[in-house]
Amino acid sequence: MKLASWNVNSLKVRLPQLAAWVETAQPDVLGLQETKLEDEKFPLDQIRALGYHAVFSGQRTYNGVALLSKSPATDVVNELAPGFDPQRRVLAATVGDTRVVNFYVVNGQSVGSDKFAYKLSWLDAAHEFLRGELAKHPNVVVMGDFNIAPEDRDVHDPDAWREQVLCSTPEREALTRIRALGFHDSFREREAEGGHYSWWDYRMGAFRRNLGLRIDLIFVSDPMRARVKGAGIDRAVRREERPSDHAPVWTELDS
DNA sequence: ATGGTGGTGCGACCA
Repeated sequence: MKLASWNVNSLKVRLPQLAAWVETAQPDVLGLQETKLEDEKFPLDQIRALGYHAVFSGQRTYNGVALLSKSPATDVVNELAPGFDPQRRVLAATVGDTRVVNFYVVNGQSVGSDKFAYKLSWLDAAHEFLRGELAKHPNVVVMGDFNIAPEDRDVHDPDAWREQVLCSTPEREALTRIRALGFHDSFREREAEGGHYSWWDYRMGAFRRNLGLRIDLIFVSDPMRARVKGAGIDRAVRREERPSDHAPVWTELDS
């Protein structure tokens, strides 16, 4: 089973690239973030034509998540807790014997800002949400744009990013608490080296210079850990014309 | 020089 996550930064703009990538990559499950589309405008016909079912939770201009899957998704949930957050950042659903959680984690703008406080409280709520998911399902995958680089080896210039947003200690500790529930970074099950990134700023020729961060992550729960047989980042997609600022990340599981 | 790019949607805002 192949699982993938991609922050598309506007599904409307990226639909042709999505179609091309899905055609070759053929993920069984694909979590999208920053679709930036109201549900009435979700391109369901085009997604179905690619051979996928889709569930989605969108809003205008900002945020928005979707979950594409070759087999249908059931028991769909689109918030961390009832009424917790009007922003559409969460989609959880069951696909086969796997509970899939797709997150678009709050960016946080800058350490100490109001948005940063919102990010930390959002991550607390995500922690509680995932505790509940694990209580109900043994096989849980948590994927998405976490807007956190877990470790210095996920950062092109750790000293420049030291205690900056996306890399700060409070964010990393929040992620560590989530991981301590019993999740494993599937990419790190297969690759120990640094220099692998999933996001590059549009500005300053960051992609060309490989000034990136690995902030798009796929976690698997304890019972799934030994099944991780491959993981990667399709950075070629970032090289295309009019790309998202994120590349798709994927994990392959046995059976 | 707090610059630079891109998406949304037409002026900021968010990332």
